[in-house]
Amino acid sequence: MSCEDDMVRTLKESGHRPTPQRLMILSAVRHSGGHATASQILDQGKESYSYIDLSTVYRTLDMLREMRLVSETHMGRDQHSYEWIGQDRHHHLVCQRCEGVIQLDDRFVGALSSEILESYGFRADIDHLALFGMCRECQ
Amino acid sequence: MSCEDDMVRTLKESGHRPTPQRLMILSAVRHSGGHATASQILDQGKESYSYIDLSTVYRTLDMLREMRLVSETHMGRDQHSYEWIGQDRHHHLVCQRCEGVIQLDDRFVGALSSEILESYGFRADIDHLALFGMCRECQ
DNA sequence: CGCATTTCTGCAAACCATTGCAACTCCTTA
DNA sequence: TAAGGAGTTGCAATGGTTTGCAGAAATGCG
Repeated sequence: MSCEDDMVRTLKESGHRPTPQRLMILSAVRHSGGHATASQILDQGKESYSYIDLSTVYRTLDMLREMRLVSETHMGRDQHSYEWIGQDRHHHLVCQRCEGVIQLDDRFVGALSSEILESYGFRADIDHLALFGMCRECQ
Repeated sequence: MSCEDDMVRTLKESGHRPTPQRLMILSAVRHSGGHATASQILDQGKESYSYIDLSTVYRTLDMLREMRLVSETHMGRDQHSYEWIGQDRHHHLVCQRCEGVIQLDDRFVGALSSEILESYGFRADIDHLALFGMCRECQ
Protein backbone atom coordinates (compact mmCIF):
# COMPACT_ATOMS: atom_id res chain seq x y z
CA MET A 1 0.00 0.00 0.00
CA SER A 2 1.37 3.37 -0.92
CA CYS A 3 2.05 6.08 1.55
CA GLU A 4 -0.61 8.24 0.01
CA ASP A 5 -3.35 5.62 0.24
CA ASP A 6 -2.46 5.23 3.85
CA MET A 7 -2.99 8.94 4.49
CA VAL A 8 -6.27 8.99 2.63
CA ARG A 9 -7.55 6.16 4.74
CA THR A 10 -6.41 7.74 7.98
CA LEU A 11 -8.14 10.98 7.13
CA LYS A 12 -11.38 9.32 6.12
CA GLU A 13 -11.48 7.15 9.21
CA SER A 14 -11.24 10.20 11.41
CA GLY A 15 -14.07 11.93 9.56
CA HIS A 16 -11.98 14.39 7.59
CA ARG A 17 -11.87 14.82 3.87
CA PRO A 18 -8.74 13.89 1.96
CA THR A 19 -8.28 17.06 -0.08
CA PRO A 20 -5.22 17.63 -2.28
CA GLN A 21 -4.01 20.40 0.03
CA ARG A 22 -4.16 18.16 3.05
CA LEU A 23 -2.36 15.29 1.36
CA MET A 24 0.30 17.68 0.23
CA ILE A 25 0.82 19.12 3.73
CA LEU A 26 0.77 15.67 5.28
CA SER A 27 3.39 14.48 2.85
CA ALA A 28 5.54 17.55 3.43
CA VAL A 29 5.60 17.10 7.20
CA ARG A 30 6.07 13.38 7.00
CA HIS A 31 9.01 13.50 4.63
CA SER A 32 10.68 16.61 5.98
CA GLY A 33 12.81 14.42 8.20
CA GLY A 34 12.66 16.42 11.38
CA HIS A 35 11.20 19.75 12.30
CA ALA A 36 9.44 21.90 9.75
CA THR A 37 7.93 25.34 10.12
CA ALA A 38 4.64 26.41 8.60
CA SER A 39 6.31 28.58 5.98
CA GLN A 40 8.71 25.82 4.99
CA ILE A 41 5.74 23.57 4.41
CA LEU A 42 4.09 26.35 2.44
CA ASP A 43 7.15 26.69 0.19
CA GLN A 44 7.38 22.98 -0.36
CA GLY A 45 3.70 22.94 -1.17
CA LYS A 46 3.97 25.65 -3.78
CA GLU A 47 6.57 23.62 -5.63
CA SER A 48 4.41 20.57 -5.99
CA TYR A 49 1.01 22.25 -6.09
CA SER A 50 -0.39 25.29 -7.81
CA TYR A 51 -1.27 27.38 -4.81
CA ILE A 52 -1.95 26.95 -1.17
CA ASP A 53 -2.73 29.48 1.53
CA LEU A 54 -0.82 29.85 4.78
CA SER A 55 -4.02 29.68 6.78
CA THR A 56 -4.79 26.32 5.26
CA VAL A 57 -1.38 25.10 6.34
CA TYR A 58 -2.01 26.22 9.90
CA ARG A 59 -5.52 24.78 9.97
CA THR A 60 -4.33 21.45 8.63
CA LEU A 61 -1.43 21.28 11.06
CA ASP A 62 -3.85 22.04 13.85
CA MET A 63 -6.07 19.20 12.74
CA LEU A 64 -3.12 16.83 12.56
CA ARG A 65 -2.07 17.90 16.02
CA GLU A 66 -5.51 17.08 17.40
CA MET A 67 -5.31 13.70 15.68
CA ARG A 68 -1.90 13.35 17.33
CA LEU A 69 -0.18 12.64 14.04
CA VAL A 70 2.14 15.61 14.38
CA SER A 71 3.58 17.45 17.35
CA GLU A 72 3.72 21.22 17.67
CA THR A 73 6.61 22.77 19.52
CA HIS A 74 7.50 26.31 20.49
CA MET A 75 11.20 26.34 19.88
CA GLY A 76 12.20 29.49 21.67
CA ARG A 77 10.92 32.78 20.34
CA ASP A 78 10.89 31.79 16.70
CA GLN A 79 8.24 30.12 14.65
CA HIS A 80 6.50 27.02 15.85
CA SER A 81 7.86 23.82 14.48
CA TYR A 82 5.96 20.72 13.48
CA GLU A 83 7.12 17.14 13.37
CA TRP A 84 5.66 13.84 12.33
CA ILE A 85 5.15 11.62 15.37
CA GLY A 86 6.71 8.31 14.43
CA GLN A 87 7.58 5.34 16.56
CA ASP A 88 10.26 7.02 18.62
CA ARG A 89 8.60 9.75 20.56
CA HIS A 90 11.18 12.16 21.86
CA HIS A 91 11.66 15.61 23.33
CA HIS A 92 14.32 18.26 23.11
CA LEU A 93 16.82 19.97 25.35
CA VAL A 94 17.75 23.32 23.84
CA CYS A 95 20.94 25.03 24.98
CA GLN A 96 20.43 28.76 25.24
CA ARG A 97 24.12 29.49 24.86
CA CYS A 98 25.32 27.36 21.94
CA GLU A 99 21.80 26.76 20.55
CA GLY A 100 22.53 23.05 20.31
CA VAL A 101 19.70 20.56 20.61
CA ILE A 102 19.88 17.25 22.48
CA GLN A 103 17.22 14.58 22.06
CA LEU A 104 15.56 13.62 25.32
CA ASP A 105 14.16 10.14 25.59
CA ASP A 106 10.43 9.96 26.24
CA ARG A 107 10.81 7.73 29.27
CA PHE A 108 11.88 10.72 31.39
CA VAL A 109 8.79 12.66 30.48
CA GLY A 110 6.64 9.55 30.62
CA ALA A 111 7.68 9.10 34.24
CA LEU A 112 6.55 12.64 34.99
CA SER A 113 3.20 11.99 33.33
CA SER A 114 2.71 8.86 35.41
CA GLU A 115 3.46 10.65 38.66
CA ILE A 116 1.07 13.43 37.78
CA LEU A 117 -1.65 10.95 36.91
CA GLU A 118 -1.14 9.17 40.20
CA SER A 119 -1.09 12.27 42.37
CA TYR A 120 -3.59 14.52 40.64
CA GLY A 121 -5.66 12.21 38.46
CA PHE A 122 -4.67 14.51 35.61
CA ARG A 123 -3.81 12.91 32.28
CA ALA A 124 -1.14 15.11 30.72
CA ASP A 125 -0.73 14.95 26.95
CA ILE A 126 2.90 15.69 26.36
CA ASP A 127 3.62 14.95 22.74
CA HIS A 128 6.68 17.03 22.43
CA LEU A 129 8.37 19.05 25.09
CA ALA A 130 11.16 21.55 24.54
CA LEU A 131 13.14 22.40 27.65
CA PHE A 132 15.60 25.27 27.72
CA GLY A 133 18.80 25.51 29.70
CA MET A 134 22.51 24.93 29.27
CA CYS A 135 24.36 21.89 28.03
CA ARG A 136 27.34 20.27 29.72
CA GLU A 137 29.94 21.95 27.51
CA CYS A 138 28.58 25.47 27.94
CA GLN A 139 28.27 25.41 31.71
CA MET B 1 14.24 49.17 53.12
CA SER B 2 11.38 49.95 50.78
CA CYS B 3 10.28 47.69 48.00
CA GLU B 4 11.29 50.27 45.46
CA ASP B 5 14.83 50.72 46.76
CA ASP B 6 15.17 46.99 46.59
CA MET B 7 14.25 46.96 42.91
CA VAL B 8 16.58 49.83 42.08
CA ARG B 9 19.45 47.99 43.67
CA THR B 10 18.65 44.73 41.91
CA LEU B 11 18.56 46.45 38.54
CA LYS B 12 21.82 48.32 39.09
CA GLU B 13 23.64 45.24 40.28
CA SER B 14 22.72 43.44 37.08
CA GLY B 15 23.95 46.31 34.94
CA HIS B 16 20.57 47.71 33.97
CA ARG B 17 19.31 51.22 34.48
CA PRO B 18 16.47 51.81 36.90
CA THR B 19 14.18 53.91 34.74
CA PRO B 20 10.70 54.97 35.88
CA GLN B 21 9.10 52.70 33.28
CA ARG B 22 10.97 49.68 34.51
CA LEU B 23 10.19 50.34 38.15
CA MET B 24 6.57 50.72 37.23
CA ILE B 25 6.44 47.44 35.31
CA LEU B 26 8.36 45.65 38.03
CA SER B 27 5.94 46.90 40.63
CA ALA B 28 2.93 45.96 38.52
CA VAL B 29 4.05 42.36 38.05
CA ARG B 30 5.15 41.99 41.61
CA HIS B 31 1.92 43.22 43.11
CA SER B 32 -0.48 41.72 40.60
CA GLY B 33 -0.83 38.67 42.82
CA GLY B 34 -0.72 35.94 40.19
CA HIS B 35 -0.58 35.93 36.44
CA ALA B 36 -0.62 39.15 34.48
CA THR B 37 -0.64 39.71 30.74
CA ALA B 38 1.38 42.37 28.97
CA SER B 39 -1.68 44.49 28.24
CA GLN B 40 -2.87 44.27 31.84
CA ILE B 41 0.49 45.58 32.94
CA LEU B 42 0.20 48.30 30.31
CA ASP B 43 -3.19 49.39 31.67
CA GLN B 44 -1.97 49.40 35.23
CA GLY B 45 1.02 51.41 34.11
CA LYS B 46 -1.06 54.05 32.40
CA GLU B 47 -2.96 54.66 35.61
CA SER B 48 0.11 55.42 37.67
CA TYR B 49 2.30 56.87 34.97
CA SER B 50 1.80 59.29 32.13
CA TYR B 51 2.47 57.04 29.18
CA ILE B 52 4.22 53.83 28.45
CA ASP B 53 4.55 51.84 25.26
CA LEU B 54 3.62 48.20 24.83
CA SER B 55 6.98 47.39 23.30
CA THR B 56 8.67 48.71 26.42
CA VAL B 57 6.52 46.41 28.52
CA TYR B 58 7.55 43.41 26.43
CA ARG B 59 11.19 44.39 26.43
CA THR B 60 11.22 44.86 30.18
CA LEU B 61 9.44 41.58 30.81
CA ASP B 62 11.98 39.88 28.61
CA MET B 63 14.77 41.40 30.65
CA LEU B 64 13.14 40.29 33.89
CA ARG B 65 12.72 36.81 32.49
CA GLU B 66 16.42 36.61 31.68
CA MET B 67 17.17 37.81 35.20
CA ARG B 68 14.81 35.06 36.37
CA LEU B 69 12.71 37.46 38.38
CA VAL B 70 9.56 36.66 36.43
CA SER B 71 8.35 33.57 34.61
CA GLU B 72 6.76 33.63 31.18
CA THR B 73 4.12 31.07 30.33
CA HIS B 74 2.19 30.24 27.19
CA MET B 75 -1.24 29.49 28.58
CA GLY B 76 -2.85 27.89 25.57
CA ARG B 77 -3.21 29.94 22.42
CA ASP B 78 -3.94 33.27 24.06
CA GLN B 79 -1.66 35.88 25.42
CA HIS B 80 1.46 35.01 27.35
CA SER B 81 1.23 35.45 31.04
CA TYR B 82 3.88 36.72 33.40
CA GLU B 83 4.33 36.05 37.07
CA TRP B 84 6.69 37.20 39.79
CA ILE B 85 8.83 34.27 40.91
CA GLY B 86 8.48 34.22 44.67
CA GLN B 87 9.39 31.53 47.15
CA ASP B 88 6.84 28.96 46.06
CA ARG B 89 7.73 27.99 42.54
CA HIS B 90 4.90 26.11 40.89
CA HIS B 91 3.60 24.89 37.56
CA HIS B 92 0.21 24.39 35.99
CA LEU B 93 -1.93 21.58 34.67
CA VAL B 94 -4.46 22.98 32.23
CA CYS B 95 -7.53 20.93 31.37
CA GLN B 96 -8.39 21.27 27.69
CA ARG B 97 -11.99 20.33 28.22
CA CYS B 98 -13.17 22.35 31.23
CA GLU B 99 -10.30 24.88 31.04
CA GLY B 100 -9.65 24.46 34.75
CA VAL B 101 -6.14 24.97 36.11
CA ILE B 102 -4.48 22.84 38.78
CA GLN B 103 -1.30 23.91 40.52
CA LEU B 104 1.50 21.40 40.15
CA ASP B 105 4.10 21.29 42.88
CA ASP B 106 7.65 22.05 41.75
CA ARG B 107 9.03 18.86 43.26
CA PHE B 108 7.63 16.82 40.36
CA VAL B 109 9.36 18.99 37.83
CA GLY B 110 12.43 19.34 40.00
CA ALA B 111 12.80 15.56 39.94
CA LEU B 112 12.73 15.63 36.14
CA SER B 113 15.42 18.32 36.10
CA SER B 114 17.63 16.26 38.36
CA GLU B 115 17.31 13.17 36.21
CA ILE B 116 18.13 15.13 33.10
CA LEU B 117 21.16 16.68 34.75
CA GLU B 118 22.38 13.28 35.82
CA SER B 119 21.85 11.55 32.47
CA TYR B 120 22.70 14.29 30.01
CA GLY B 121 24.69 16.83 32.01
CA PHE B 122 22.11 19.35 30.81
CA ARG B 123 20.93 21.94 33.31
CA ALA B 124 17.29 22.63 32.46
CA ASP B 125 15.83 25.96 33.56
CA ILE B 126 12.18 25.26 34.10
CA ASP B 127 10.75 28.30 35.78
CA HIS B 128 7.19 27.71 34.89
CA LEU B 129 5.74 24.83 32.97
CA ALA B 130 2.19 24.59 31.67
CA LEU B 131 1.10 21.07 30.77
CA PHE B 132 -2.10 20.40 28.86
CA GLY B 133 -4.38 17.41 29.16
CA MET B 134 -7.55 16.35 30.92
CA CYS B 135 -8.44 16.50 34.58
CA ARG B 136 -9.94 13.69 36.64
CA GLU B 137 -13.51 14.94 36.36
CA CYS B 138 -13.47 15.42 32.60
CA GLN B 139 -12.02 12.05 31.70
C1' DC C 1 28.78 70.98 36.11
C1' DG C 2 29.39 69.84 31.11
C1' DC C 3 30.45 66.55 27.75
C1' DA C 4 30.97 61.97 25.52
C1' DT C 5 29.25 57.40 25.61
C1' DT C 6 26.06 53.98 26.38
C1' DT C 7 21.49 52.54 27.19
C1' DC C 8 16.61 53.02 26.81
C1' DT C 9 12.11 54.65 24.99
C1' DG C 10 8.40 55.54 21.74
C1' DC C 11 7.01 55.10 17.26
C1' DA C 12 6.14 52.70 13.15
C1' DA C 13 6.53 48.77 10.56
C1' DA C 14 6.94 43.93 10.19
C1' DC C 15 5.94 39.33 11.42
C1' DC C 16 3.59 35.05 12.90
C1' DA C 17 -0.64 33.00 13.96
C1' DT C 18 -5.64 33.11 14.10
C1' DT C 19 -10.43 34.11 12.71
C1' DG C 20 -14.81 35.44 9.95
C1' DC C 21 -16.80 34.97 5.80
C1' DA C 22 -18.25 33.97 1.10
C1' DA C 23 -17.35 30.85 -2.50
C1' DC C 24 -16.35 26.34 -3.64
C1' DT C 25 -15.89 21.25 -3.23
C1' DC C 26 -17.05 16.86 -1.67
C1' DC C 27 -20.26 13.43 -0.04
C1' DT C 28 -24.89 11.58 0.74
C1' DT C 29 -29.44 10.67 -0.48
C1' DA C 30 -33.18 10.44 -3.35
C1' DT D 1 -27.91 12.61 -11.96
C1' DA D 2 -29.53 16.46 -9.33
C1' DA D 3 -30.02 18.73 -5.00
C1' DG D 4 -28.98 19.61 -0.30
C1' DG D 5 -25.93 19.86 3.50
C1' DA D 6 -21.62 19.65 5.64
C1' DG D 7 -16.86 20.46 5.30
C1' DT D 8 -12.95 23.08 3.30
C1' DT D 9 -10.41 26.82 1.04
C1' DG D 10 -8.66 31.44 -0.11
C1' DC D 11 -8.90 36.00 1.09
C1' DA D 12 -8.79 39.79 4.02
C1' DA D 13 -8.66 41.56 8.42
C1' DT D 14 -7.23 41.16 13.15
C1' DG D 15 -4.48 40.39 17.40
C1' DG D 16 -0.39 39.60 19.90
C1' DT D 17 4.60 39.98 19.76
C1' DT D 18 9.01 41.50 17.92
C1' DT D 19 12.32 44.59 15.62
C1' DG D 20 14.77 48.86 13.49
C1' DC D 21 15.67 53.31 14.26
C1' DA D 22 15.96 58.22 15.69
C1' DG D 23 15.65 60.90 19.58
C1' DA D 24 15.77 61.11 24.70
C1' DA D 25 17.52 59.80 29.12
C1' DA D 26 20.92 58.03 32.22
C1' DT D 27 25.77 57.18 33.45
C1' DG D 28 30.82 57.99 33.93
C1' DC D 29 34.54 61.09 33.90
C1' DG D 30 37.24 65.15 33.73
